[in-house]
Amino acid sequence: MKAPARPIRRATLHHSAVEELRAMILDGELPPGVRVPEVQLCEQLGISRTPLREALRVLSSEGLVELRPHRGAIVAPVDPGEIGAIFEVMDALERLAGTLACRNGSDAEFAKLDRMHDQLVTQHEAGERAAYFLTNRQIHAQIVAMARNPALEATYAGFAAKILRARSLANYDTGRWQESVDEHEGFMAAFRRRDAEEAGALLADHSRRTAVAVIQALRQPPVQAVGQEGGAAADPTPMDVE
Amino acid sequence: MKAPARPIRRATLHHSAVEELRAMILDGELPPGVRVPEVQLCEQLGISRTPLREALRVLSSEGLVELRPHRGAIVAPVDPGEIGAIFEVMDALERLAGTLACRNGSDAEFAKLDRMHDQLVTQHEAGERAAYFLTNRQIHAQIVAMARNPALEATYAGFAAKILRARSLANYDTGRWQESVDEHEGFMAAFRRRDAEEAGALLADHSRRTAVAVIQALRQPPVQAVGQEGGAAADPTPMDVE
DNA sequence: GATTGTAATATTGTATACAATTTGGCACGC
DNA sequence: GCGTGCCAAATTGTATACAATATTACAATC
Repeated sequence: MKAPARPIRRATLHHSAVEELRAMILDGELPPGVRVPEVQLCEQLGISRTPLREALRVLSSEGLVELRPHRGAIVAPVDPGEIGAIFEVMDALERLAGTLACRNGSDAEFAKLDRMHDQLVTQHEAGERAAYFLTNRQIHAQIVAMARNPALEATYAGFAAKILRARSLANYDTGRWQESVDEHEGFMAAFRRRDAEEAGALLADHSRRTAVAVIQALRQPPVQAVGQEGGAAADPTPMDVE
Repeated sequence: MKAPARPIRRATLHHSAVEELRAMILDGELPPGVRVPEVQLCEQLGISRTPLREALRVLSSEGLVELRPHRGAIVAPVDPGEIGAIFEVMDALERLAGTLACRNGSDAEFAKLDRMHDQLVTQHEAGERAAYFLTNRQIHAQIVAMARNPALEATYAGFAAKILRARSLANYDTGRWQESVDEHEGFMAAFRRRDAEEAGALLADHSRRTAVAVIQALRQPPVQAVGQEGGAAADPTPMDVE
């Protein structure tokens, strides 16, 4: 008699706090570098300091916040050099995911992947960048899920979160959009052939090219929205594609 | 004026507790599946429940303990299937480490690696398994360090810890020892040629073969040391090599 | 005027007290 | 005899109170 896969798991406060804070950090609501006073967050989340502190410890071990003894916690800054390192690992994870997905994915999953890709292309043609971005993430998540490897899935999620945060800071070169779609076409073709090696290689290459674009965008710091309203940017949100 | 790289960082209790508990888990002092009553650990470590609980949350996010709401924490069990998944990722990390080490390692580091390898061979010939095992870990850590990638280093450490724990439970096939040394000779030759691709490939292969041996050893559960003291095992600690 | 030492304040680190939930046992009924 | 429901004990989850440390402002001195 094995334990049920999903024990009901009513949420505890610190668990909810982790998810809430993580979302706030990834959404940019808590930008990198800002101090995170405990009491202020406590009343904001409506909880006491104890569960909040437990949540901060978890986020620290995930690398999203930095704990400085007796000096308070800050949202972890995004270092371009570190992002480069993260992408180097991400490339390897993408390759592994692609290879394993070919080996372990079901036909139904491959069909679903195809549909998602069609949707991606449609959204690209329609210029719906926000929707495209979401679909793109879902596609990569689907590939990772098809790999049937929980360890990979968890590790991938951690890196994807950090990359997502870095992107949200960068003014992304929209010129890469078309290029990125082409790369998607490429590895999708490999997937349809169930060519594990090729799919992995193309996914890794896709990740590497994304890295170059993101890092380049990071070097040109985003227009400080505060204080200079000159250009009337066509798109208010710093958008990025992969 | 940038902040100093190493602000003194006097230890806090929960930080010390994390390291202490992690060591206890990895050393097998806290075997998988055992419950971890908070109060008992508190008096054992001489701290209060608050920092201990913060430490448990961190270890949970590392995957070394499982938190069951209102039911207490247990040391995470070692599931052979999960170990297989972990090794799949580990293979990719080893490959990446080997490739990057070739590209980024200094000549001094390569020389040091050579010396460590000589020591490894000597210890193998002398049959000093414990010393061999330690040197082996140091070699792999050195390779990862030469990759110059903090993200890889952190991720690698996490996986290595879980693998180490799995090994400590398994009766390892000593027949693999010679084979493992041969594989070390192989990737060392590639390192001496600075052949990044080959070194990475051989390291990944080495990891994969280790995985097979470890998983096979896990299937044959270890002799329960308690209750049967028959064989007077030549080596008290379940030894393993890679 | 600048700098250094000191003290006050604010924030974090830790301990303890209280509330909520689970679990085991026991009695009651079927 | 077996199952169900309830109660009690123990353990975890949370909140609050206290202690320790860092930061800031101010003042005294050079």
